[in-house]
Amino acid sequence: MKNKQEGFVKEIPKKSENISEWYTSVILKGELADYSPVRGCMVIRPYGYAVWENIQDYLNRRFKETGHKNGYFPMFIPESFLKKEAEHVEGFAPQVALVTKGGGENLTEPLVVRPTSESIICSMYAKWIRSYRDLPVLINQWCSVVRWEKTTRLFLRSAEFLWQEGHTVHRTPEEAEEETEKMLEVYREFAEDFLALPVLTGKKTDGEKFAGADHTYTIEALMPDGQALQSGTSHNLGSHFAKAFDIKFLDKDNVEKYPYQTSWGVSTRIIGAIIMTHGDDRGLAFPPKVAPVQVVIVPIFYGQKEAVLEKAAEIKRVLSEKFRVELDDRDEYKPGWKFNEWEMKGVPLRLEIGPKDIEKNQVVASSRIEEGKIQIPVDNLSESVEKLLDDIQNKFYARAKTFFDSHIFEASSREEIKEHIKAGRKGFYKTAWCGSEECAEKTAEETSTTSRCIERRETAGGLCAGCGKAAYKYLYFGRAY
RNA sequence: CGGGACGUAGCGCAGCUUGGUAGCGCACAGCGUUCGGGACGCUGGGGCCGGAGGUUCAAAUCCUCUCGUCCCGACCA
Repeated sequence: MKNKQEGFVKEIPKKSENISEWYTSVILKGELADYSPVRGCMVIRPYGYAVWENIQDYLNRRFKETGHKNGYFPMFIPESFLKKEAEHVEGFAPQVALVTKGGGENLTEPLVVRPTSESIICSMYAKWIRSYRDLPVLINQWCSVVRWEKTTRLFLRSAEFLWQEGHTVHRTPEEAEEETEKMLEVYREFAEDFLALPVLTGKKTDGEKFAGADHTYTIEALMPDGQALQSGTSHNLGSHFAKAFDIKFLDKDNVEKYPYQTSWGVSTRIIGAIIMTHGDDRGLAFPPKVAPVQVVIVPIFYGQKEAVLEKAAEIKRVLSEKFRVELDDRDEYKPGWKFNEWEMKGVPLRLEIGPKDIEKNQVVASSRIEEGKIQIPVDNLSESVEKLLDDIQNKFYARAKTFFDSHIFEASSREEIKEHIKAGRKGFYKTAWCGSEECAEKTAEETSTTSRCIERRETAGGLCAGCGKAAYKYLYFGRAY
């Protein structure tokens, strides 16, 4: 038998040799997305959109479990709205697209295409909220937003991207903080359990927080080239927006007060993280839970086309009750070709069925993450497949976690960070930190990194890697996408 | 936004230096034989050479501009 390694889909660069080219190539060849005629915008093709739909299904379930409802707010925002919160406009103004004409006439006030929806949502909340009895407000929306990015990359950074943004309003700061942390935890579980992506969780330094937030929590994934990828954020907005948009409520004590808000979001960027983390030289590789196709059945005819197809169709029918299944009955390709094709497309589990298998009442199974094939009986196939997929999901996570853990480097000084970088040790640099914003910024600047997140756990009393004063938290640095 | 590279058939490329009938491989269509890790034979279709100007009897080829993509850096989810 031919060595498995030789049979790769042609024309995919090696991931290990040039991850950027590999990344673009697997997305295009895997038919996840394509470039659009508009600079910086991407077209998400059905196979890629299926990934997003799976993400939506999972997150919608989790959001609803935690009491949220979906709504929808317009994509056009009066320019003046963005300007109401000082930090907010400063953060987003350089990136906005502006509509100045409509119906052939100049608009009296230009409209911003939303880069994020805090401002328009707050303007509505101001209308809806009167009493503490109206709180909390827990609304999420699925939409696209536009940020005029200078350089773009498929999924990771595009001028328009899809996301969800939750916007909540609370009576007390404690409640808002609880919500912010709760949603961060939802995101962490989403990344780790659903997408098999290990992440750091923690708080952003003030320099890195959301424009207009009191503070921001983040999940930070690590890409195979050692670069960090901010993959989801949960912001505690305090009362900044409430004050800017005049959202007030009458509390139990008959005193008018400003409420406390949060917002949190995950975008299609995270699909980029899935691709980079799990893919390999053979192409895409999806963890079963998020895979557009979980099981592909490849029939092997050997002169018994009808009998084999009939059995394969029956197996598909049974498995389709629980799984996303594809039966590749195309005549024009040989099995070997199909194997490579579906591996390139990242399907986690393949079942082969031929005349010999029918005789033995079995199928041959092959996992995307391990070499070798196993035979499994057709009886109770659904249960066997479920176990296999669970096992594959765990192996995806374990593999990613091993990489992740081995790329967190401790550094007790700026020099040590530089030494790590110089020695080619790319990843997260874990430092003890005094808590000073200035100190963090200086470390970032000197080492050409950015601060990624502050671990919530306290240090055991070390010294700050920046200034040498007493440290109280751990701060991670890294290079980011 | 800087620095580099590249736009020729759906994809990957050659042709450009030295201007003169637009090519190769894969893919695609038809027929037949094949099918447990990318099968083969025969026949066939497909291009304003990214776009706009210019030079020339003549431009894929030379010149100018422009648009787009990729890679490497600075900013962002």
